[in-house]
Amino acid sequence: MLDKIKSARAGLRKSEQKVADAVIEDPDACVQSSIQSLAQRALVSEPTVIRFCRALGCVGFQQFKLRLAQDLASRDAFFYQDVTAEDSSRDLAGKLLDGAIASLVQIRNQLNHEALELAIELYENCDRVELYGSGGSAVVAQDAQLKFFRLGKPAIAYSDPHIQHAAAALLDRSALIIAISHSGRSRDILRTVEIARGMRAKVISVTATKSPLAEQSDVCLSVDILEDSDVFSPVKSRLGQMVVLDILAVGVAVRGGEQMLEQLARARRAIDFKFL
Amino acid sequence: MLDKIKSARAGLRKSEQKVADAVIEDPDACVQSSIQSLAQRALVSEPTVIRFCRALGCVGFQQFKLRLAQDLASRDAFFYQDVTAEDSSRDLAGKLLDGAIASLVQIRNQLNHEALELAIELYENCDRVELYGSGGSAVVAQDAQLKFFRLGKPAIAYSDPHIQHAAAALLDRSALIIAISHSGRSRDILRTVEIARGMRAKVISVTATKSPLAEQSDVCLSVDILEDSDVFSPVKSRLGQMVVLDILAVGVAVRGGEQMLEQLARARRAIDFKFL
DNA sequence: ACCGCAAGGTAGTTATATTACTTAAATATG
DNA sequence: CATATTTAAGTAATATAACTACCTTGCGGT
Repeated sequence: MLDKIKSARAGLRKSEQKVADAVIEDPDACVQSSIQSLAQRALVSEPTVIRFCRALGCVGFQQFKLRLAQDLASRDAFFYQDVTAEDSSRDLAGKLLDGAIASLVQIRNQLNHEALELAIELYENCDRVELYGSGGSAVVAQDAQLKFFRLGKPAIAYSDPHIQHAAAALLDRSALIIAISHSGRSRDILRTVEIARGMRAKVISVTATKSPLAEQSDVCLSVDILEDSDVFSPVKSRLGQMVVLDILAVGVAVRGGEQMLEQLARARRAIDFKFL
Repeated sequence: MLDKIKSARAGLRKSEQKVADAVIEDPDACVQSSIQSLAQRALVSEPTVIRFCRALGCVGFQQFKLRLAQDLASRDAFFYQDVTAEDSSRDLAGKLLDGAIASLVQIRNQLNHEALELAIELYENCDRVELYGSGGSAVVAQDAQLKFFRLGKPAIAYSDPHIQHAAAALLDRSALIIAISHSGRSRDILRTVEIARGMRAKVISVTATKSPLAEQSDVCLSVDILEDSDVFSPVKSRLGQMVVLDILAVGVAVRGGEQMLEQLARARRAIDFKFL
């Protein structure tokens, strides 16, 4: 809804734009106020507010307020809370799940679509894929390998840094590597990427924005999750990384058109019965 | 809010309970209707509706409606949609993320807290943990191993079914196994669990409710995610499994009290700089 | 300069929420 | 057991908010 207002703004009349600005400036206040106070704040008349609502496809001010309220609610429904020693297992489950959900919501709001497009193109122009991740990120790399190797090009994941170095030294310009790291500051992964780039391989990173790793890659799919408070390893960024890689893989598959999707679905069914 | 109404219902007066029932019966209709229509539907007078709102801590009907609307919005903000070949990469990312988020929300709403308590107890009473998962679930098992081996007892994950069989045959009553499977119907995992139970080991399963695997385990942490439409492997249930296992591990840690949490946090920081 | 049309405001109407008051019911008390 | 007292719930009145119809202003075209 808020996005809708922003994109519709240009097509509105002058006074209605004032209303739009007032709403955008403080949407929370807006849902609680009446037509009058909103009109005052926007320095327009009340009917103008109504016309503004109609322009956005609502029958009236009430409906507009309702929709906006729902929009705001879904924006920050799941907020992160620290786990404490006093928590019951019930509290704890709720907090951890809310935190995980919040992190995915954050990714949804921040995902760089241009980068995604570029990443898809890099895959399409490569001959083979290698996935590098260590520690917790090794799990993500392995998961992604399962997806990518079904897309028709060889895909392999390495978790040992030394093997990563060796593998990177054997790459060429037709290779694509996907480097996964939470912080984007691990020495090992940076060295690996350096070697790979030396061999003219393309690099997609799945890591934190503006980290050294992000800087050194052709495309960075950002996963910026604060994990100060995670008791263990950064589960949340791992979830985010997995989903982002899933999006990349599905994005590639969708470029292949309906028949590729169909083929993949069949492959999946075949595996399902046997393995899971 | 809806839960609040349900729990507050008993403490309300008779006619206010009628209102509560009307709201619970059709909350969606409620947010769109006026005081009048709601009063009619509940067969009470309009002031009674207001008194009901006040009893719930709202200043008036409007605020009540707003809060209810926001509650409903956050309930099903992220609904699942099929990916089609016509989707842009932007559409696709949104759909996949919404689906992933929706699946976590579902887990939050359905998580069995008694089972979680029992699972924590099983861990506390065991001497060592083995994690079994094949295919996609191998990734989850490996991820969970990283968490559990920091809790002070040996933890190991096996992904090869034959090795799982062999390992299970070497267990005893002090061992705990965590069996991970999307469907809970894989022959291999069922056979492994059968062997393990024969050796009197305890079994926690992370799988679909009422599946054969769930039936054969001491405790089942349910992860019921429909994945008919996932193009690839079941990412969503994998996310769910990972989060559920994280909850279990953190639950165990929290039982260890403040100092255990502190110790784990320190361990995490030490690893962070080196590995991620 | 005049006409026409669109934008935006004024004033009035209707609907809606809220208050004050009254009646009915239930419980306590002599 | 009848009467007082408190509480619950409805009626009627009022204030307020939302919406409609209409009117004025300003702009672009002939």
